[in-house]
Amino acid sequence: MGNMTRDSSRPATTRPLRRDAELNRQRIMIAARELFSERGFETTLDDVAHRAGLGVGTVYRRFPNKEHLIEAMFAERLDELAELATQAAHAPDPWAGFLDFLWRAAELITADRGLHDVMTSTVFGHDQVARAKDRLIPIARDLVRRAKDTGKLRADFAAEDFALLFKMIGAVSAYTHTDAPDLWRRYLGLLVDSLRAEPGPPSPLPVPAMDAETLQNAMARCHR
Amino acid sequence: MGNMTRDSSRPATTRPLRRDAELNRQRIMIAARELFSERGFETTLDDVAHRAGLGVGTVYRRFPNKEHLIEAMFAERLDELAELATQAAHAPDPWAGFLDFLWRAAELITADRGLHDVMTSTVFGHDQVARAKDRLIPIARDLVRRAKDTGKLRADFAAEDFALLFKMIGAVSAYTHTDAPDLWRRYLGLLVDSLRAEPGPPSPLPVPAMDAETLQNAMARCHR
DNA sequence: CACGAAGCGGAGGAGGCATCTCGGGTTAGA
DNA sequence: TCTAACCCGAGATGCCTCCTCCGCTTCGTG
Repeated sequence: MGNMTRDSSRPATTRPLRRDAELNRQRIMIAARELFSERGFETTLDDVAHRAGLGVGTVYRRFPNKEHLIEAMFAERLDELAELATQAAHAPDPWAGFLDFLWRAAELITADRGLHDVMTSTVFGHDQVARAKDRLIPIARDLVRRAKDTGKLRADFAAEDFALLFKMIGAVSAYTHTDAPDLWRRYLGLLVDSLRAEPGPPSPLPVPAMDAETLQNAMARCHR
Repeated sequence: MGNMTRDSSRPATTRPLRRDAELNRQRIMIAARELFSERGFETTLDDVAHRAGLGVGTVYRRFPNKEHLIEAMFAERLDELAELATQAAHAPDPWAGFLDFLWRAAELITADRGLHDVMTSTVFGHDQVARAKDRLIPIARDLVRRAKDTGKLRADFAAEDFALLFKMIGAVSAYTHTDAPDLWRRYLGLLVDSLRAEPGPPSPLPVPAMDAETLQNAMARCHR
Protein backbone atom coordinates (compact mmCIF):
# COMPACT_ATOMS: atom_id res chain seq x y z
CA MET A 1 0.00 0.00 0.00
CA GLY A 2 2.26 2.83 1.19
CA ASN A 3 4.55 2.57 -1.80
CA MET A 4 7.58 4.73 -2.47
CA THR A 5 6.68 6.26 -5.82
CA ARG A 6 5.09 9.67 -5.68
CA ASP A 7 1.32 9.60 -5.24
CA SER A 8 0.51 11.06 -8.60
CA SER A 9 -3.15 11.46 -7.73
CA ARG A 10 -2.25 14.09 -5.14
CA PRO A 11 0.84 16.00 -6.28
CA ALA A 12 3.25 17.16 -3.63
CA THR A 13 2.57 20.78 -4.54
CA THR A 14 -0.83 20.50 -2.81
CA ARG A 15 -1.09 21.15 0.89
CA PRO A 16 -2.00 17.99 2.80
CA LEU A 17 -5.68 17.56 3.49
CA ARG A 18 -7.21 18.18 6.84
CA ARG A 19 -7.43 14.92 8.74
CA ASP A 20 -11.18 14.49 8.35
CA ALA A 21 -10.94 15.37 4.67
CA GLU A 22 -8.22 12.79 4.11
CA LEU A 23 -10.35 10.17 5.82
CA ASN A 24 -13.30 11.03 3.61
CA ARG A 25 -11.10 10.93 0.55
CA GLN A 26 -10.21 7.37 1.42
CA ARG A 27 -13.83 6.52 1.98
CA ILE A 28 -14.58 7.88 -1.46
CA MET A 29 -11.84 5.83 -3.08
CA ILE A 30 -13.03 2.68 -1.36
CA ALA A 31 -16.64 3.25 -2.38
CA ALA A 32 -15.56 4.11 -5.91
CA ARG A 33 -13.47 0.97 -6.23
CA GLU A 34 -16.39 -1.16 -5.14
CA LEU A 35 -18.89 0.48 -7.44
CA PHE A 36 -16.67 0.78 -10.49
CA SER A 37 -15.67 -2.84 -10.17
CA GLU A 38 -19.33 -3.84 -10.17
CA ARG A 39 -20.78 -1.49 -12.72
CA GLY A 40 -17.89 0.07 -14.64
CA PHE A 41 -18.18 3.49 -16.20
CA GLU A 42 -21.90 3.60 -15.58
CA THR A 43 -21.19 4.44 -11.97
CA THR A 44 -22.25 7.93 -10.93
CA LEU A 45 -20.41 10.22 -8.55
CA ASP A 46 -23.74 10.49 -6.74
CA ASP A 47 -23.67 6.71 -6.29
CA VAL A 48 -20.14 6.91 -4.99
CA ALA A 49 -21.07 9.60 -2.49
CA HIS A 50 -24.02 7.62 -1.23
CA ARG A 51 -22.04 4.41 -0.88
CA ALA A 52 -19.32 6.32 0.96
CA GLY A 53 -21.92 7.76 3.32
CA LEU A 54 -21.06 11.30 2.26
CA GLY A 55 -22.73 14.14 0.44
CA VAL A 56 -22.29 14.61 -3.29
CA GLY A 57 -20.66 17.97 -2.73
CA THR A 58 -17.89 16.32 -0.76
CA VAL A 59 -17.04 14.07 -3.66
CA TYR A 60 -17.06 16.94 -6.16
CA ARG A 61 -14.87 18.98 -3.83
CA ARG A 62 -12.23 16.25 -3.97
CA PHE A 63 -12.55 15.18 -7.62
CA PRO A 64 -13.65 17.85 -10.10
CA ASN A 65 -15.42 15.20 -12.18
CA LYS A 66 -15.72 11.53 -12.95
CA GLU A 67 -12.72 11.53 -15.25
CA HIS A 68 -10.38 12.62 -12.49
CA LEU A 69 -11.66 9.96 -10.15
CA ILE A 70 -11.15 7.32 -12.82
CA GLU A 71 -7.63 8.54 -13.45
CA ALA A 72 -6.81 8.31 -9.77
CA MET A 73 -8.23 4.82 -9.47
CA PHE A 74 -7.13 3.05 -12.60
CA ALA A 75 -3.68 4.30 -13.52
CA GLU A 76 -2.29 2.18 -10.73
CA ARG A 77 -4.39 -0.83 -11.63
CA LEU A 78 -3.04 -0.74 -15.16
CA ASP A 79 0.44 -0.69 -13.74
CA GLU A 80 -0.50 -3.83 -11.85
CA LEU A 81 -1.31 -5.40 -15.18
CA ALA A 82 1.99 -4.23 -16.65
CA GLU A 83 3.79 -5.77 -13.68
CA LEU A 84 1.96 -9.02 -14.35
CA ALA A 85 3.00 -8.94 -17.98
CA THR A 86 6.60 -8.21 -17.07
CA GLN A 87 6.76 -11.17 -14.74
CA ALA A 88 5.12 -13.35 -17.39
CA ALA A 89 7.57 -12.19 -20.05
CA HIS A 90 10.46 -13.27 -17.87
CA ALA A 91 9.07 -16.63 -16.88
CA PRO A 92 11.51 -19.49 -17.56
CA ASP A 93 8.89 -21.08 -19.82
CA PRO A 94 7.56 -18.28 -22.05
CA TRP A 95 4.50 -20.25 -23.11
CA ALA A 96 3.57 -20.91 -19.49
CA GLY A 97 4.20 -17.22 -18.83
CA PHE A 98 1.91 -16.28 -21.68
CA LEU A 99 -0.89 -18.50 -20.38
CA ASP A 100 -0.34 -17.26 -16.89
CA PHE A 101 -0.70 -13.66 -18.00
CA LEU A 102 -3.85 -14.42 -19.94
CA TRP A 103 -5.54 -16.10 -17.00
CA ARG A 104 -4.44 -13.59 -14.43
CA ALA A 105 -5.33 -10.58 -16.53
CA ALA A 106 -8.73 -12.10 -17.26
CA GLU A 107 -9.14 -12.65 -13.55
CA LEU A 108 -8.56 -8.95 -12.90
CA ILE A 109 -10.77 -7.81 -15.74
CA THR A 110 -13.71 -10.02 -14.89
CA ALA A 111 -13.47 -9.05 -11.26
CA ASP A 112 -13.44 -5.36 -12.10
CA ARG A 113 -15.70 -4.07 -14.80
CA GLY A 114 -14.14 -0.64 -14.45
CA LEU A 115 -10.73 -2.04 -15.31
CA HIS A 116 -12.26 -3.68 -18.37
CA ASP A 117 -13.74 -0.35 -19.37
CA VAL A 118 -10.51 1.63 -19.07
CA MET A 119 -8.62 -1.07 -20.91
CA THR A 120 -10.94 -1.28 -23.88
CA SER A 121 -11.89 2.36 -24.29
CA THR A 122 -10.01 5.60 -24.64
CA VAL A 123 -11.47 8.53 -22.83
CA PHE A 124 -10.15 11.89 -23.88
CA GLY A 125 -7.90 13.40 -21.27
CA HIS A 126 -6.95 10.29 -19.33
CA ASP A 127 -3.31 11.09 -19.42
CA GLN A 128 -2.10 8.80 -16.71
CA VAL A 129 -4.18 5.94 -17.99
CA ALA A 130 -2.91 6.50 -21.51
CA ARG A 131 0.68 6.49 -20.31
CA ALA A 132 0.12 3.32 -18.32
CA LYS A 133 -1.17 1.68 -21.48
CA ASP A 134 1.83 2.85 -23.45
CA ARG A 135 4.01 1.14 -20.90
CA LEU A 136 1.98 -2.06 -21.13
CA ILE A 137 1.96 -2.46 -24.90
CA PRO A 138 5.66 -3.18 -25.57
CA ILE A 139 5.69 -5.66 -22.70
CA ALA A 140 2.76 -7.47 -24.24
CA ARG A 141 4.53 -7.57 -27.59
CA ASP A 142 7.59 -9.02 -25.96
CA LEU A 143 5.47 -11.63 -24.24
CA VAL A 144 3.95 -12.66 -27.55
CA ARG A 145 7.28 -12.78 -29.32
CA ARG A 146 8.82 -15.02 -26.69
CA ALA A 147 5.83 -17.33 -26.64
CA LYS A 148 5.98 -17.66 -30.42
CA ASP A 149 9.69 -18.40 -30.31
CA THR A 150 8.97 -21.53 -28.30
CA GLY A 151 6.73 -22.70 -31.13
CA LYS A 152 3.87 -23.25 -28.74
CA LEU A 153 1.85 -20.13 -29.58
CA ARG A 154 0.22 -20.09 -33.01
CA ALA A 155 2.24 -17.96 -35.40
CA ASP A 156 -0.63 -15.76 -36.48
CA PHE A 157 -1.38 -14.48 -32.99
CA ALA A 158 -0.84 -10.73 -32.66
CA ALA A 159 -0.43 -8.61 -29.54
CA GLU A 160 -3.52 -6.71 -30.70
CA ASP A 161 -5.51 -9.91 -30.22
CA PHE A 162 -5.22 -9.46 -26.46
CA ALA A 163 -7.63 -6.55 -26.63
CA LEU A 164 -10.32 -8.53 -28.38
CA LEU A 165 -9.76 -11.58 -26.23
CA PHE A 166 -10.36 -9.44 -23.18
CA LYS A 167 -13.35 -7.83 -24.85
CA MET A 168 -14.90 -11.25 -25.43
CA ILE A 169 -14.20 -12.49 -21.94
CA GLY A 170 -15.47 -9.21 -20.54
CA ALA A 171 -18.69 -9.66 -22.49
CA VAL A 172 -19.22 -13.15 -21.09
CA SER A 173 -18.48 -11.93 -17.62
CA ALA A 174 -20.81 -8.94 -17.83
CA TYR A 175 -23.55 -11.17 -19.15
CA THR A 176 -23.28 -13.97 -16.64
CA HIS A 177 -21.51 -12.72 -13.54
CA THR A 178 -24.70 -12.66 -11.49
CA ASP A 179 -25.83 -16.16 -12.32
CA ALA A 180 -22.54 -17.89 -13.02
CA PRO A 181 -19.62 -15.74 -11.89
CA ASP A 182 -17.01 -18.28 -12.98
CA LEU A 183 -18.38 -19.08 -16.39
CA TRP A 184 -15.88 -16.87 -18.20
CA ARG A 185 -13.24 -19.47 -17.39
CA ARG A 186 -15.00 -21.93 -19.66
CA TYR A 187 -14.69 -19.62 -22.63
CA LEU A 188 -11.17 -18.49 -21.89
CA GLY A 189 -10.44 -22.20 -21.69
CA LEU A 190 -11.80 -22.63 -25.20
CA LEU A 191 -9.88 -19.66 -26.53
CA VAL A 192 -6.64 -20.82 -24.98
CA ASP A 193 -7.11 -24.18 -26.66
CA SER A 194 -7.28 -22.43 -29.98
CA LEU A 195 -4.04 -20.54 -29.42
CA ARG A 196 -1.79 -23.59 -29.25
CA ALA A 197 0.39 -24.12 -32.30
CA GLU A 198 0.92 -27.79 -31.55
CA PRO A 199 -1.91 -30.24 -32.24
CA GLY A 200 -3.42 -31.90 -29.22
CA PRO A 201 -6.70 -33.09 -27.82
CA PRO A 202 -9.04 -30.50 -26.29
CA SER A 203 -8.00 -29.70 -22.76
CA PRO A 204 -10.69 -30.11 -20.11
CA LEU A 205 -12.67 -26.96 -19.43
CA PRO A 206 -12.52 -25.67 -15.87
CA VAL A 207 -16.26 -24.96 -15.64
CA PRO A 208 -19.34 -26.71 -17.06
CA ALA A 209 -21.75 -24.88 -19.36
CA MET A 210 -24.73 -23.04 -17.95
CA ASP A 211 -27.87 -25.09 -17.67
CA ALA A 212 -30.91 -23.92 -19.62
CA GLU A 213 -32.63 -22.32 -16.66
CA THR A 214 -29.63 -20.28 -15.54
CA LEU A 215 -29.20 -19.09 -19.09
CA GLN A 216 -32.81 -17.95 -19.07
CA ASN A 217 -32.12 -15.94 -15.96
CA ALA A 218 -29.11 -14.29 -17.50
CA MET A 219 -31.11 -13.41 -20.59
CA ALA A 220 -33.92 -11.98 -18.51
CA ARG A 221 -31.54 -9.80 -16.55
CA CYS A 222 -29.94 -8.43 -19.69
CA HIS A 223 -31.81 -5.48 -21.07
CA ARG A 224 -29.74 -5.00 -24.16
CA MET B 1 -41.89 -12.40 -48.78
CA GLY B 2 -45.53 -13.24 -49.55
CA ASN B 3 -45.57 -16.46 -47.57
CA MET B 4 -48.62 -18.60 -46.89
CA THR B 5 -48.70 -18.60 -43.11
CA ARG B 6 -50.88 -15.97 -41.52
CA ASP B 7 -49.22 -12.62 -41.07
CA SER B 8 -49.20 -12.68 -37.31
CA SER B 9 -48.07 -9.10 -37.05
CA ARG B 10 -51.41 -7.97 -38.52
CA PRO B 11 -54.11 -10.49 -37.55
CA ALA B 12 -56.92 -11.12 -40.02
CA THR B 13 -59.43 -9.69 -37.56
CA THR B 14 -58.11 -6.18 -38.37
CA ARG B 15 -59.51 -4.30 -41.34
CA PRO B 16 -56.90 -3.78 -44.05
CA LEU B 17 -55.08 -0.49 -43.89
CA ARG B 18 -55.82 2.36 -46.20
CA ARG B 19 -53.44 2.30 -49.13
CA ASP B 20 -51.32 5.24 -47.99
CA ALA B 21 -51.18 3.84 -44.48
CA GLU B 22 -49.99 0.48 -45.72
CA LEU B 23 -47.27 2.17 -47.72
CA ASN B 24 -46.15 4.09 -44.69
CA ARG B 25 -46.21 0.93 -42.62
CA GLN B 26 -43.74 -0.59 -45.03
CA ARG B 27 -41.60 2.50 -44.92
CA ILE B 28 -41.54 2.19 -41.14
CA MET B 29 -40.52 -1.45 -41.25
CA ILE B 30 -37.73 -0.72 -43.70
CA ALA B 31 -36.42 2.17 -41.63
CA ALA B 32 -36.70 0.09 -38.48
CA ARG B 33 -34.81 -2.80 -40.00
CA GLU B 34 -31.99 -0.51 -41.01
CA LEU B 35 -31.74 1.23 -37.69
CA PHE B 36 -32.17 -1.81 -35.47
CA SER B 37 -29.57 -3.68 -37.46
CA GLU B 38 -27.12 -0.83 -36.88
CA ARG B 39 -27.87 0.13 -33.33
CA GLY B 40 -29.98 -2.65 -31.81
CA PHE B 41 -32.41 -1.95 -29.00
CA GLU B 42 -31.02 1.53 -28.49
CA THR B 43 -32.98 2.63 -31.53
CA THR B 44 -35.80 5.05 -30.78
CA LEU B 45 -39.19 5.14 -32.45
CA ASP B 46 -38.44 8.79 -33.06
CA ASP B 47 -35.34 7.74 -34.96
CA VAL B 48 -37.37 5.28 -36.97
CA ALA B 49 -39.95 7.92 -37.85
CA HIS B 50 -37.28 10.34 -38.95
CA ARG B 51 -35.46 7.79 -41.07
CA ALA B 52 -38.77 6.78 -42.65
CA GLY B 53 -39.49 10.42 -43.44
CA LEU B 54 -42.64 10.34 -41.31
CA GLY B 55 -43.90 11.95 -38.14
CA VAL B 56 -43.51 10.21 -34.79
CA GLY B 57 -47.26 10.07 -34.38
CA THR B 58 -47.56 7.96 -37.50
CA VAL B 59 -45.22 5.37 -36.10
CA TYR B 60 -47.00 5.28 -32.74
CA ARG B 61 -50.35 4.96 -34.52
CA ARG B 62 -49.12 1.77 -36.20
CA PHE B 63 -47.10 0.27 -33.33
CA PRO B 64 -48.27 1.06 -29.81
CA ASN B 65 -44.67 0.96 -28.56
CA LYS B 66 -41.19 -0.24 -29.27
CA GLU B 67 -41.89 -3.77 -28.04
CA HIS B 68 -44.56 -4.34 -30.64
CA LEU B 69 -42.34 -3.12 -33.42
CA ILE B 70 -39.60 -5.47 -32.29
CA GLU B 71 -42.03 -8.37 -32.17
CA ALA B 72 -43.15 -7.64 -35.71
CA MET B 73 -39.60 -7.39 -36.97
CA PHE B 74 -37.75 -10.18 -35.24
CA ALA B 75 -40.07 -13.12 -34.84
CA GLU B 76 -39.59 -13.92 -38.50
CA ARG B 77 -35.86 -13.36 -38.37
CA LEU B 78 -35.58 -15.89 -35.57
CA ASP B 79 -37.49 -18.35 -37.71
CA GLU B 80 -34.88 -17.73 -40.38
CA LEU B 81 -32.30 -18.85 -37.88
CA ALA B 82 -34.34 -21.92 -37.00
CA GLU B 83 -34.58 -22.76 -40.68
CA LEU B 84 -30.81 -22.45 -40.92
CA ALA B 85 -30.37 -24.79 -37.96
CA THR B 86 -32.80 -27.30 -39.42
CA GLN B 87 -30.91 -27.43 -42.69
CA ALA B 88 -27.65 -27.74 -40.81
CA ALA B 89 -29.00 -30.56 -38.66
CA HIS B 90 -29.89 -32.52 -41.77
CA ALA B 91 -26.65 -31.97 -43.62
CA PRO B 92 -25.06 -35.22 -44.78
CA ASP B 93 -21.97 -34.37 -42.75
CA PRO B 94 -23.21 -33.24 -39.32
CA TRP B 95 -19.91 -31.63 -38.39
CA ALA B 96 -19.90 -29.60 -41.58
CA GLY B 97 -23.52 -28.73 -40.85
CA PHE B 98 -22.59 -27.59 -37.37
CA LEU B 99 -19.81 -25.37 -38.66
CA ASP B 100 -22.04 -24.05 -41.37
CA PHE B 101 -24.69 -23.06 -38.86
CA LEU B 102 -22.16 -21.36 -36.63
CA TRP B 103 -20.75 -19.26 -39.45
CA ARG B 104 -24.07 -18.39 -40.99
CA ALA B 105 -25.71 -17.54 -37.70
CA ALA B 106 -22.73 -15.38 -36.78
CA GLU B 107 -23.08 -13.70 -40.15
CA LEU B 108 -26.68 -12.79 -39.39
CA ILE B 109 -25.96 -11.67 -35.86
CA THR B 110 -23.00 -9.49 -36.71
CA ALA B 111 -24.89 -7.93 -39.58
CA ASP B 112 -27.88 -7.17 -37.38
CA ARG B 113 -27.29 -5.90 -33.88
CA GLY B 114 -31.01 -6.05 -33.24
CA LEU B 115 -31.06 -9.75 -33.94
CA HIS B 116 -28.19 -10.16 -31.51
CA ASP B 117 -30.15 -8.24 -28.91
CA VAL B 118 -33.35 -10.29 -29.23
CA MET B 119 -31.34 -13.50 -29.18
CA THR B 120 -29.39 -12.74 -26.06
CA SER B 121 -32.00 -10.96 -23.99
CA THR B 122 -35.51 -11.73 -22.87
CA VAL B 123 -37.89 -8.82 -22.91
CA PHE B 124 -41.06 -9.33 -20.97
CA GLY B 125 -44.04 -9.74 -23.26
CA HIS B 126 -42.26 -10.75 -26.45
CA ASP B 127 -44.53 -13.68 -27.02
CA GLN B 128 -43.80 -14.37 -30.64
CA VAL B 129 -40.09 -13.95 -30.12
CA ALA B 130 -40.21 -16.30 -27.13
CA ARG B 131 -42.06 -18.92 -29.12
CA ALA B 132 -39.63 -18.63 -32.00
CA LYS B 133 -36.82 -19.27 -29.55
CA ASP B 134 -38.60 -22.30 -28.13
CA ARG B 135 -38.73 -23.69 -31.63
CA LEU B 136 -35.04 -23.03 -32.18
CA ILE B 137 -33.70 -24.64 -29.03
CA PRO B 138 -34.48 -28.32 -29.69
CA ILE B 139 -33.12 -27.97 -33.20
CA ALA B 140 -29.88 -26.61 -31.82
CA ARG B 141 -29.69 -29.51 -29.37
CA ASP B 142 -30.18 -31.96 -32.20
CA LEU B 143 -27.47 -30.25 -34.20
CA VAL B 144 -25.06 -30.56 -31.30
CA ARG B 145 -25.94 -34.20 -30.67
CA ARG B 146 -25.35 -35.18 -34.28
CA ALA B 147 -22.08 -33.29 -34.47
CA LYS B 148 -20.87 -35.02 -31.32
CA ASP B 149 -21.85 -38.43 -32.69
CA THR B 150 -19.38 -37.98 -35.51
CA GLY B 151 -16.68 -37.55 -32.92
CA LYS B 152 -15.58 -34.28 -34.48
CA LEU B 153 -17.18 -31.91 -31.97
CA ARG B 154 -15.59 -31.87 -28.53
CA ALA B 155 -17.69 -33.88 -26.10
CA ASP B 156 -18.04 -31.16 -23.50
CA PHE B 157 -19.75 -28.73 -25.84
CA ALA B 158 -23.30 -27.90 -24.79
CA ALA B 159 -26.13 -26.35 -26.76
CA GLU B 160 -26.12 -23.55 -24.20
CA ASP B 161 -22.63 -22.65 -25.37
CA PHE B 162 -24.12 -21.26 -28.56
CA ALA B 163 -25.56 -18.35 -26.62
CA LEU B 164 -22.23 -17.33 -25.16
CA LEU B 165 -20.38 -17.91 -28.42
CA PHE B 166 -22.78 -15.50 -30.07
CA LYS B 167 -22.43 -13.09 -27.20
CA MET B 168 -18.65 -13.06 -27.64
CA ILE B 169 -18.81 -12.64 -31.38
CA GLY B 170 -21.46 -9.97 -30.97
CA ALA B 171 -19.15 -8.12 -28.59
CA VAL B 172 -16.27 -8.19 -31.06
CA SER B 173 -18.57 -7.06 -33.82
CA ALA B 174 -20.08 -4.21 -31.83
CA TYR B 175 -16.62 -3.07 -30.84
CA THR B 176 -14.98 -3.17 -34.24
CA HIS B 177 -17.64 -3.07 -36.92
CA THR B 178 -16.87 0.54 -37.88
CA ASP B 179 -13.14 0.08 -38.25
CA ALA B 180 -12.89 -3.58 -39.20
CA PRO B 181 -16.30 -4.98 -40.08
CA ASP B 182 -14.97 -8.45 -40.83
CA LEU B 183 -12.79 -8.86 -37.79
CA TRP B 184 -15.29 -11.07 -35.97
CA ARG B 185 -14.41 -13.82 -38.43
CA ARG B 186 -10.93 -13.97 -36.96
CA TYR B 187 -12.26 -14.72 -33.51
CA LEU B 188 -14.96 -17.10 -34.64
CA GLY B 189 -12.13 -18.82 -36.48
CA LEU B 190 -10.25 -19.16 -33.22
CA LEU B 191 -13.29 -20.44 -31.36
CA VAL B 192 -14.11 -22.96 -34.05
CA ASP B 193 -10.56 -24.26 -33.79
CA SER B 194 -11.13 -24.90 -30.13
CA LEU B 195 -14.31 -26.90 -30.71
CA ARG B 196 -12.71 -29.71 -32.68
CA ALA B 197 -12.38 -32.98 -30.80
CA GLU B 198 -9.63 -34.26 -33.06
CA PRO B 199 -6.13 -32.85 -32.69
CA GLY B 200 -4.85 -30.88 -35.63
CA PRO B 201 -2.73 -27.85 -36.43
CA PRO B 202 -4.37 -24.43 -36.14
CA SER B 203 -6.44 -23.65 -39.20
CA PRO B 204 -5.62 -20.42 -40.97
CA LEU B 205 -7.66 -17.47 -39.78
CA PRO B 206 -9.77 -15.76 -42.43
CA VAL B 207 -8.83 -12.22 -41.37
CA PRO B 208 -5.61 -10.69 -40.01
CA ALA B 209 -5.54 -8.96 -36.63
CA MET B 210 -6.20 -5.26 -36.35
CA ASP B 211 -3.16 -3.07 -36.58
CA ALA B 212 -2.34 -0.88 -33.60
CA GLU B 213 -3.76 2.28 -35.11
CA THR B 214 -7.10 0.79 -36.06
CA LEU B 215 -7.38 -0.64 -32.58
CA GLN B 216 -6.79 2.84 -31.19
CA ASN B 217 -9.65 4.13 -33.31
CA ALA B 218 -11.98 1.42 -32.08
CA MET B 219 -11.05 2.19 -28.49
CA ALA B 220 -11.61 5.89 -29.02
CA ARG B 221 -15.03 5.29 -30.49
CA CYS B 222 -16.08 3.09 -27.60
CA HIS B 223 -17.46 5.06 -24.70
CA ARG B 224 -18.02 2.19 -22.36
C1' DC C 1 -68.48 14.99 -55.63
C1' DA C 2 -68.90 15.24 -50.82
C1' DC C 3 -68.28 13.75 -46.56
C1' DG C 4 -66.87 10.95 -42.64
C1' DA C 5 -63.49 7.85 -41.09
C1' DA C 6 -58.85 7.08 -41.11
C1' DG C 7 -54.53 8.84 -41.19
C1' DC C 8 -50.77 12.36 -40.53
C1' DG C 9 -47.43 15.45 -38.15
C1' DG C 10 -44.53 17.21 -34.81
C1' DA C 11 -44.59 20.29 -30.84
C1' DG C 12 -44.31 19.42 -26.40
C1' DG C 13 -45.69 17.21 -21.75
C1' DA C 14 -44.10 13.83 -18.45
C1' DG C 15 -40.58 11.44 -16.46
C1' DG C 16 -35.99 9.97 -15.77
C1' DC C 17 -31.21 10.43 -15.16
C1' DA C 18 -26.43 12.43 -14.70
C1' DT C 19 -23.57 16.35 -13.85
C1' DC C 20 -22.31 19.80 -11.12
C1' DT C 21 -23.27 24.24 -8.08
C1' DC C 22 -24.19 26.96 -4.20
C1' DG C 23 -24.55 28.88 0.23
C1' DG C 24 -25.58 28.10 4.98
C1' DG C 25 -24.00 25.36 8.70
C1' DT C 26 -19.86 22.61 10.90
C1' DT C 27 -15.15 21.50 12.38
C1' DA C 28 -10.17 20.97 12.56
C1' DG C 29 -6.27 22.81 14.24
C1' DA C 30 -3.10 26.92 14.59
C1' DT D 1 -10.74 31.66 19.87
C1' DC D 2 -11.13 32.21 15.24
C1' DT D 3 -10.91 31.23 10.38
C1' DA D 4 -9.96 28.54 6.42
C1' DA D 5 -11.26 24.41 5.05
C1' DC D 6 -14.76 21.38 4.93
C1' DC D 7 -19.45 19.15 4.61
C1' DC D 8 -24.00 18.73 2.87
C1' DG D 9 -27.78 17.78 -0.31
C1' DA D 10 -31.53 20.25 -2.51
C1' DG D 11 -32.04 21.57 -6.83
C1' DA D 12 -30.53 24.03 -11.31
C1' DT D 13 -29.29 22.55 -15.79
C1' DG D 14 -29.22 19.90 -19.62
C1' DC D 15 -30.10 15.83 -22.13
C1' DC D 16 -32.75 12.00 -23.39
C1' DT D 17 -36.69 8.96 -24.43
C1' DC D 18 -41.40 7.75 -24.54
C1' DC D 19 -45.64 8.85 -25.91
C1' DT D 20 -49.95 12.00 -26.47
C1' DC D 21 -52.78 15.29 -28.45
C1' DC D 22 -55.40 17.63 -31.70
C1' DG D 23 -55.80 20.52 -35.81
C1' DC D 24 -55.23 19.49 -40.51
C1' DT D 25 -55.10 16.23 -44.70
C1' DT D 26 -56.29 12.34 -47.47
C1' DC D 27 -58.67 8.29 -48.94
C1' DG D 28 -62.27 6.02 -50.92
C1' DT D 29 -67.15 4.97 -50.59
C1' DG D 30 -71.98 6.08 -51.45
